[in-house]
Amino acid sequence: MTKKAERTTAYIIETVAPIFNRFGYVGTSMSDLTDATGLTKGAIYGNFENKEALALSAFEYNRNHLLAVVDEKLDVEGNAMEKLFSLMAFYKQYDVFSLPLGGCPILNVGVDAQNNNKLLAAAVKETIKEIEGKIALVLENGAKNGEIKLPVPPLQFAKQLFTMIQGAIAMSTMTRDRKYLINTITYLEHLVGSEIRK
Amino acid sequence: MTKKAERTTAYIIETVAPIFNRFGYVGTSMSDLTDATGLTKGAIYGNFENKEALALSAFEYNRNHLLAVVDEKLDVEGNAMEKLFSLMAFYKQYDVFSLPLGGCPILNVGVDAQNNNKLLAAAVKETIKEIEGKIALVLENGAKNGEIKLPVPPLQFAKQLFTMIQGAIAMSTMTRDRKYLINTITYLEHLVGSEIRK
DNA sequence: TTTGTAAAATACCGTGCAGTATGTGTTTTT
DNA sequence: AAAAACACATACTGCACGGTATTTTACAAA
Repeated sequence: MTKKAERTTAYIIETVAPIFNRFGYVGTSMSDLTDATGLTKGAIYGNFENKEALALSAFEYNRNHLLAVVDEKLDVEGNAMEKLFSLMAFYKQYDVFSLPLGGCPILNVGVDAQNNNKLLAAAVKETIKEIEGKIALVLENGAKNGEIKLPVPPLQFAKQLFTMIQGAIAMSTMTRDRKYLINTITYLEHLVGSEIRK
Repeated sequence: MTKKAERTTAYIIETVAPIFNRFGYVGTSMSDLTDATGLTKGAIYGNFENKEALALSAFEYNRNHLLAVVDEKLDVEGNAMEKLFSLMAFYKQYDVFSLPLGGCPILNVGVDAQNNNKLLAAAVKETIKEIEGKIALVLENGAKNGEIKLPVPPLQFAKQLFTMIQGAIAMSTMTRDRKYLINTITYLEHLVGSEIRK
């Protein structure tokens, strides 16, 4: 059986992750977190050094969740093109996925922490790199197997694809209109299909 | 000669606009603003009802600046395609433009205020609509004059174009890498050139 | 130059903040 | 089951926050 503190630590992270993601690092107060968890400050500060360490753990929790799903979508049976479409299908519904997380962790934390918290900003940067790398790997293998033919290097293609997806996320977040996700990513499907020749 | 208070009001807005944009609504304290302006709280609260009203004025100041430049770029001599390329050339250097503003006001305020300030969030939404409308108007006129032929309605094309531009802004902001702007918008130029047939 | 007014400075609320020292109850170990 | 270690609650710092009442200063009209 896991130790008590470990379970409490996990419970705190799960509970506060969407709050930090929604209201941002400075916008979230310790009392918000005690309210949400039903715990006291003594409990929280017993498990985390300070607010910053807790916020970082919360982001990492969201990030791992997101990366796990991206992995899952890119690991579907099929060729590179099918894997890409699987990922795009996921992002078409990204508003549904990210709602319980309190929004897109990359966008929210990436913008919020930019000028408020260097640790968080660096963690976001790293996460972006990881996702781009995962997409690039699929492209690279697909090219190696002769399934697809790319007009530019795999990583560059991955970066531009992810940039456009992230644009759709940003716009649908700011306007609260999911059509940005649907329309833009539908277009990206068409685009990817035509840019990647066999 | 303008009244003293009017000049002070204008001075305050100019000075605090980049601060609010950089650090966000909750991340900016009144003492940050008194430090930056060299004025006291008495002066600021004599000219603005409260922090929220000041933040809103500050966003509107940045927004007007941005909209003025967008207008300027879309009003260049030439046909619709040349106007679009003029706008895209501007966005390729958007990091340089937005640096003195403290970042992209749409992205920063749009994400920051989403869950912290409804007034600001609504103002961002409105600004997005305006820019999309301006782009759509150029497309519509170009189509009417027979200069271009669109695969989708003007507003939808404008929305998708702006979504991708905003994606490039978001990515270059979060990673602090201007290559996202340059590469993505260079690709958009190619894309627009091929999607819009004559 | 005096006088009335407008604008900014000063000094001060009450509150909520992150963080901590200490107490108490609860697990875990022996 | 007792002892030791641990985990959480309580109660309390000191400080910075947004905002305001009041005083002083700067300006403009006479």
